[in-house]
Amino acid sequence: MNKKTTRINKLIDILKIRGFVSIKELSSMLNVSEMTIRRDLEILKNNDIAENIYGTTVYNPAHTVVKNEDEYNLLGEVKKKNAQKDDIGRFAASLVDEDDIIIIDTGSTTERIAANLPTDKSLSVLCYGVNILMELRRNPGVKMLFAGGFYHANTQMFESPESIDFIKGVRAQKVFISAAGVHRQLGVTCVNSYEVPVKRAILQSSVQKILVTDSSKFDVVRPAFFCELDRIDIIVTDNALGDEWRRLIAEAGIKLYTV
Amino acid sequence: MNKKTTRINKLIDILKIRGFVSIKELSSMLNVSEMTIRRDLEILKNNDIAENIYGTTVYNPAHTVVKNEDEYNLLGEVKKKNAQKDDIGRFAASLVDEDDIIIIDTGSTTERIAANLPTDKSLSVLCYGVNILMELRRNPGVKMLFAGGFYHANTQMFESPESIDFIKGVRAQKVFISAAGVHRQLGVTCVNSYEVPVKRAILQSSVQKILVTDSSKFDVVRPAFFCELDRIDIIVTDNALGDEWRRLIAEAGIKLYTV
DNA sequence: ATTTTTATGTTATGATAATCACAAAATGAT
DNA sequence: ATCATTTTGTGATTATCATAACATAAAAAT
Repeated sequence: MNKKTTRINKLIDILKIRGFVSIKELSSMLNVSEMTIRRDLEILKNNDIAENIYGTTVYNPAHTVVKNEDEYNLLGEVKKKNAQKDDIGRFAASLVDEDDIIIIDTGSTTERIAANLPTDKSLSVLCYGVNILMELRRNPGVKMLFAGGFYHANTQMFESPESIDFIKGVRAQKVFISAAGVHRQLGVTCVNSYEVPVKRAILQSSVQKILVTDSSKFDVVRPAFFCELDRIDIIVTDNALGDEWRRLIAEAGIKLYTV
Repeated sequence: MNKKTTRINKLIDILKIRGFVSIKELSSMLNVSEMTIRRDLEILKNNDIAENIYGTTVYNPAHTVVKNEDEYNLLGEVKKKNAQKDDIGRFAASLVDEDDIIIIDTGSTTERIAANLPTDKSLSVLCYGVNILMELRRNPGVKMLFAGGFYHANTQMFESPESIDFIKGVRAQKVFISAAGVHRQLGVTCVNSYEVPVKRAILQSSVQKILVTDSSKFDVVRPAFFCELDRIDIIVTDNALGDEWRRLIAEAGIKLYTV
């Protein structure tokens, strides 16, 4: 992975959280010259992620570029997949009803759910990811519940045994769960083992289990198994999903939405 | 109605819509000098409605100040107190050592501790306030622990029974605790009863108990009692503290720092 | 291994913004 | 109306930012 990409990713993360940051600060945070930051921001500007006004850089909360497999790739042309994730997120968000209690898992796609949540509805949302929390804070209609613990930088989530207890004490209409792999025999998987108890707890606490993931995750197996496919009620993914999967999903009695 | 109040209300409305505006533009829109706008923004800043970085003013979508009776009324003497709070926060932050594990309570003063924490030291920090979390995330040397739960907008904190368990499982060198009232006979108090179990838990989990509060809170009694004064090891406050309190604190064997 | 391309840092220069002190104007109370 | 207080404006000073041109370093390609 090249240095520039890594830096730009950090830059976006910082902007997402803070909303607006001065170039000077970004420069010292990322240990590069201000000139480099300016050049990076030029790229973000072209991708509609941030706007640079005299003195400060402002993050655009409505941006459609989505993190893909742990990293943004703005230099290549993988923007298509990012648009897909935003579409998936927007659609999933539309499944939410007035006064719903929902749980939002970690991940880049689920982040787009949080960002696209209706602002005119009264909602309760449980989450444990910092990126999700930041998106939710923009939404005045949301009553927030947050499961804390120890911070894991790679997934931007908090987690602890007490958190699991907290989640188990919550009841929700819908859970939006993410996955790094979906396999016919081997079930639904994620990357880190610490995610497993959390994912199992949120599945247990919700009436409707909605899996949100782009089509590239199908047929993929990841190290940490957290549930069988048939526990899922609804899948939201993009329309690049193959026919055999569509049949398989229908046979399993799962409602499928492709966007 | 006051001219100034009207202008500030218009200003907030403009910011709400645009998100970020330059002072120059605001000045011409409202037909007053830039200096006046700057002074108005000083007030908004103290009320967490907007932040002014070199060049532009950014609206804070998560601001907690609510319009009442059709307009904002922000004209207190918040300004003076704010500088004091930052001084207290900066001093308290200087008490932190390399590799310390610290707990930071909610509050505007404790937020200033988080903001002034050294960036060159490796630290672990436990908190449960969103404002504190935002400040900590700027600091790359900080390992974060977060106690979640249900969100309380008035204190910007999360809280739940499972959180208390989580806190009880943590051990720290220092806790920085805030208070809304400190009274000779009636002890240390806060406003909301839900804060009490949290405050008691963080006191229990720390070696050193450091009370940070401005001098206006002394002789004040608030509804929710959480500990006797003599449980405190160190008090950090401003130098407006009266002589009888200095004597009292000394007699109680508490180390006092006034800034 | 050498060339070419790309990425980053440095410097200088002009533009813009922030700050301060003081003056002017508006407001409010007696 | 008069005086005190608050609010606003002005200009000079200082600090910060943007841009471009150039130099250097690192990667990629041949």
